[in-house]
Amino acid sequence: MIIINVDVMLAKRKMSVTELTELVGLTMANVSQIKNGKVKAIKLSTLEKLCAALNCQPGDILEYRRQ
Amino acid sequence: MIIINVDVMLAKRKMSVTELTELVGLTMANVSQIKNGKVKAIKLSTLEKLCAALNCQPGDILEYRRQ
DNA sequence: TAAATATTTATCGTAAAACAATAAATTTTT
DNA sequence: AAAAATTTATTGTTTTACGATAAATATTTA
Repeated sequence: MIIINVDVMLAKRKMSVTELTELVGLTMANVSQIKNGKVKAIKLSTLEKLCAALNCQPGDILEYRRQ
Repeated sequence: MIIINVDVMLAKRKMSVTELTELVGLTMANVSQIKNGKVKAIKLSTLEKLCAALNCQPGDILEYRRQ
């Protein structure tokens, strides 16, 4: 399974969902769903915005775990 | 921008596109497009299959580069 | 270098899913 | 308890993956 670790990065950056939302320019509902792994796909443009806002790499946000 | 490094992983694993296609169970046309960065989004289920087939992490496949 | 094989590109159609807008529910903070 | 933040839910629109297929191109092999 693929795990989304946006929450981990938010904690590291001491950033709120509201703040992240402003930076990426999506609706808060949307950001919340991504953060909580409620999406089945992700646009690369969105991943790019997340990486830019959180100053990190896709690998910091996405994780693969067997089983 | 987000760069897709499936080609790098294929080289590391000495694996062909045909072989990868069989492992992930998508059409070859599709795998080829992903490999060559011709997609604008990716399903997490597909990313998962790629990671499993290439025995790697999302971070090995996806890379964020500024500008 | 000709043939075979592998890969890429293109087109069309369908299904999946992001995302916006909005509102309500829930949780957290003050 | 009130305010603020976050999550969840609903509906509609738009985007895009992905399949099927075929053609074009590139690569490998005999």
